[in-house]
Amino acid sequence: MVVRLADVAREAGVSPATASRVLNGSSRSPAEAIAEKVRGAAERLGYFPNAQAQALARSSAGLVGLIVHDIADPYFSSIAHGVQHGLKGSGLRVMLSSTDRDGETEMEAVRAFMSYRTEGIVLAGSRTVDGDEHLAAAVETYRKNGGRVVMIGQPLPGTLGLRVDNRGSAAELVRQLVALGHRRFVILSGDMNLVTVGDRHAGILEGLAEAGLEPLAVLPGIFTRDGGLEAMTEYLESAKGEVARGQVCVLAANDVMALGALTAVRRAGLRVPQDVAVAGFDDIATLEDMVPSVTTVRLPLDAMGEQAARMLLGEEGEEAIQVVEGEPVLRESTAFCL
Amino acid sequence: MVVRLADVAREAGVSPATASRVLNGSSRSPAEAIAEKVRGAAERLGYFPNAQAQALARSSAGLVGLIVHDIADPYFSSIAHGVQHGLKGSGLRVMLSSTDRDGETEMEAVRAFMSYRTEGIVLAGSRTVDGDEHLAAAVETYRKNGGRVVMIGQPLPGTLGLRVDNRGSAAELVRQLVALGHRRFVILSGDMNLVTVGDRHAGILEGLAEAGLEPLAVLPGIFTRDGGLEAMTEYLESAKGEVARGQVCVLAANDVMALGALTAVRRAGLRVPQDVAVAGFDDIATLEDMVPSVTTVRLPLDAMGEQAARMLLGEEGEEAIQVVEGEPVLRESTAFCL
DNA sequence: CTGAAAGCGCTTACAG
DNA sequence: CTGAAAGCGCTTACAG
Repeated sequence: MVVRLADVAREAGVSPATASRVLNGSSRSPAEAIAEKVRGAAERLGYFPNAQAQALARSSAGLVGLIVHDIADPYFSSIAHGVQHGLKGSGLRVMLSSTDRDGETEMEAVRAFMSYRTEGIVLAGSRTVDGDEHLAAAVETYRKNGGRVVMIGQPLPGTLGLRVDNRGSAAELVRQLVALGHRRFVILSGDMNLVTVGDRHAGILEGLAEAGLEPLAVLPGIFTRDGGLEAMTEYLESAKGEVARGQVCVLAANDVMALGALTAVRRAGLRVPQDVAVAGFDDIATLEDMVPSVTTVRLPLDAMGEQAARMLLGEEGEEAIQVVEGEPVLRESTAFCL
Repeated sequence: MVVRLADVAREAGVSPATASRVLNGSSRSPAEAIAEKVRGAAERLGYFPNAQAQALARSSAGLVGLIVHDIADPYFSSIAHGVQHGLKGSGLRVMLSSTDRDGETEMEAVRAFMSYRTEGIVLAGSRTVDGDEHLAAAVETYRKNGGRVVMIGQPLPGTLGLRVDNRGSAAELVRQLVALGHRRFVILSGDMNLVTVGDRHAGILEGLAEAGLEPLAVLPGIFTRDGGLEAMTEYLESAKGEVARGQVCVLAANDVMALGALTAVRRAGLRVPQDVAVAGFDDIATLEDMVPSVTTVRLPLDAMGEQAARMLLGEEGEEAIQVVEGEPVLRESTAFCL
């Protein structure tokens, strides 16, 4: 029912080998007269090469895998956009897996990408403090079978990737906020099992320590908008006195948590930034349209995705790991108010 | 170098056929004793089935294609998340193409998905008024070759899909705003070549006409945040008198344009909603954290993606086309002020 | 229940 | 330059 190369060859009166060379081969191209006949036949019959058969014959599938924690999260969708863009023109197609932060699903994705003989995998999203041995093993197997792995966040040993300097960037953010006059900080942490969260946390503490400060409170939370909302709501309930004593500056583990926190502050009838200042991390797209605009640490997410793609293609020189520095962007949400 | 089924069979002392039946086959399972040996051998050797070879032999690749205009746009990333979720457990993997709204890239994606023998394609994003013949032809070819096509937005004839009632929903939004007291509307349109934009526009006009109203102005623009920002900035420049005369209500073609418009209004030193009220369309995630919160028409994006996936799997009954009604959500940004 | 063999649709040395 | 043939790694009727 589907048109095969053999059909095209017969229609054009040539061998399958010749048809293959005209249509999909690269180097030795047959005589133009014949080539024309083949192309005509392919066109007439509506021929589409079977990529699976090609992959099998060439032992190369023309596929790359992309694994993200949550494609609906602007952090990851920006990276995905960059990856897609960086792959443009390479002839490679992307297989996507959005894992909802489930380790088992992530492993399944690696296994599937292994089965599909993808040329490489871009793996975006924080590693966990404890449970990565299985992933590391799967990645290792994948690499041994010739696949390239590019990780965004914290590259595992032996892989290529972009290491985000979460700790240093967080410390720098704190330095700038301290320079502004802030002294009373509250840390709104995400799941401390995520390395990213731990690093940002450590950086904040480091920045505070440099100024001889300690946080007023450390709020655990989930790494989502709702997580930020809940943790902040709870804090504002239980620490009314603290907040009444003067402006507090909340440092959220990422932007979506910061957005949740902002809403919590407002629902509590408090003002941003006069009563509670808020800063996030990542610089997701909608942040600049917020009122007040929200302080954050800018990560060039789209460019990071694009660079990851280039690393996968082997276009990035010899550096196996590149470090990405976040850039603090101070906006209205952390204006210092006496 | 890579372990093949034949290697596993030899190691286990059985035929490849038997190994295949144990590892990947479904119905006739060999004796447990043998099965165990095969599984053990596979484990020891680190066997991963070659999905391409399986696809070729089974003539079924276990793949579905997902085409979106821009994966970084929250509208599409939410849909993508839903699709991914809806496919969970089906054993199908998704190939992603984010086309940046380029018709040629979209076509390429359809062709590639045809070559990869995907079982079906989910195609999200507005059709254009004129230039869809090529896409329609490609989709038709794909369908003739046995592929299922599910479209989100405006399904093409013969395809499955979700038709968003942009016109009806926009009209309903206007009715509710008129009921609130608004009379002075400005339409912030996107690219009128997009069917979605045209439909929303028509719905707005319809709603206005019912109240005997006409828009003060119709602003063309690009279907992005920056498009909204620019168009609105320009309008506020050129129509100072109009705005000074009393509250104006801006109806944007989608939420990201509305966000851009909001920022333009503020940069012009005007207040939302007192001077300029703003409404969007879609209800993307960050909208509810805005201050003031932003009026919009809610589309259940995640659920739509999930439903599209189910339609692709054939789990959705006989309705080829389902209509999605948007639900107006009135929030602070369109409070009526005398 | 198990295996030998053909076949899935291409590509690519190898001859001619 | 062109073609016959083997091979890519599986699956699956068909025999036994």
